[in-house]
Amino acid sequence: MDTISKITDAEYKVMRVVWQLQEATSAQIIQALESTESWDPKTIYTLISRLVNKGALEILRTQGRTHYYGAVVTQEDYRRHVSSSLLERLYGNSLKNLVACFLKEQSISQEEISQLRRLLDEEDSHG
Amino acid sequence: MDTISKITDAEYKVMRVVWQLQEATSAQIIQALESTESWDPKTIYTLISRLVNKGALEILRTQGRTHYYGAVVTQEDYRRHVSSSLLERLYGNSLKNLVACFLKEQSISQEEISQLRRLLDEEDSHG
DNA sequence: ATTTCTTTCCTACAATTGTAGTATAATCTC
DNA sequence: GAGATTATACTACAATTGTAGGAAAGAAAT
Repeated sequence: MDTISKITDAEYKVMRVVWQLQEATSAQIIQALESTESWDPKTIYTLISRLVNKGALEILRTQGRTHYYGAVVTQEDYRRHVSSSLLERLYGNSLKNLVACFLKEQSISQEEISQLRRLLDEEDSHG
Repeated sequence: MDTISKITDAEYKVMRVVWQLQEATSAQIIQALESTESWDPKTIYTLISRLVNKGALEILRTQGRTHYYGAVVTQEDYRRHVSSSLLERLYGNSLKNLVACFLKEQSISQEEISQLRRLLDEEDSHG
């Protein structure tokens, strides 16, 4: 619940790796982040450890001295939580207002607009 | 530019008041926040002062010892910035994915869906 | 004019966050 | 099995953030 709102930006990048791999050792996480972040492995150990303390990750099992970590918080839950609070904070809970904001600034392609319409049409017909 | 990403949660609440009032003295800001936040006036002075330092607010003029503050960053810019970075971070820049997420969890009313469709129809026809 | 109130400016301080160093102890290499 | 490596646990430390206290100086009240 409140675990989610306590995941910081840096920690989120670790979570993303675990979500993708389903379960991961710190070595795997370090390797996965190598290309995108220039973090010292020690930094990543710290982030993992904080995530375990916060209850966002858990140790699934241990082989020798190596832990296998798994996500407690799902990516869906995380997205939902973060998106909802943005919607509330900035748009008075109106998804329409958010979409309108993107439309107005033309940062969205015609293609994307069509896709969105199709999505809503579907939802409307058998939602 | 980067001013925006440095506005914190607490500071945002101050910005909202200034956006609404167009220009405001600290006394007005304090009064406006009285009902929703239980902040010591000193705290609000600090937030205002930090916002001025960050370049998010400016002193428009001074009457006696009282400053009149105005927003440098517009609410539109702020919304756009925050929304865009969420979209990028969580949804690979796909607005469709974000909307899909809200639809899936049913946190959005039928009414809202219809409004959204109308919005997109308009955009499609003469956008 | 003296006291009081208020607005600023500056300082403070604990918690969180990004970023890592140390110590320890378990494994792998030879 | 002794040394090199490495995963973990614990500690560190500066910057940011939430939250406010104190000093100074102008304005308002009497």
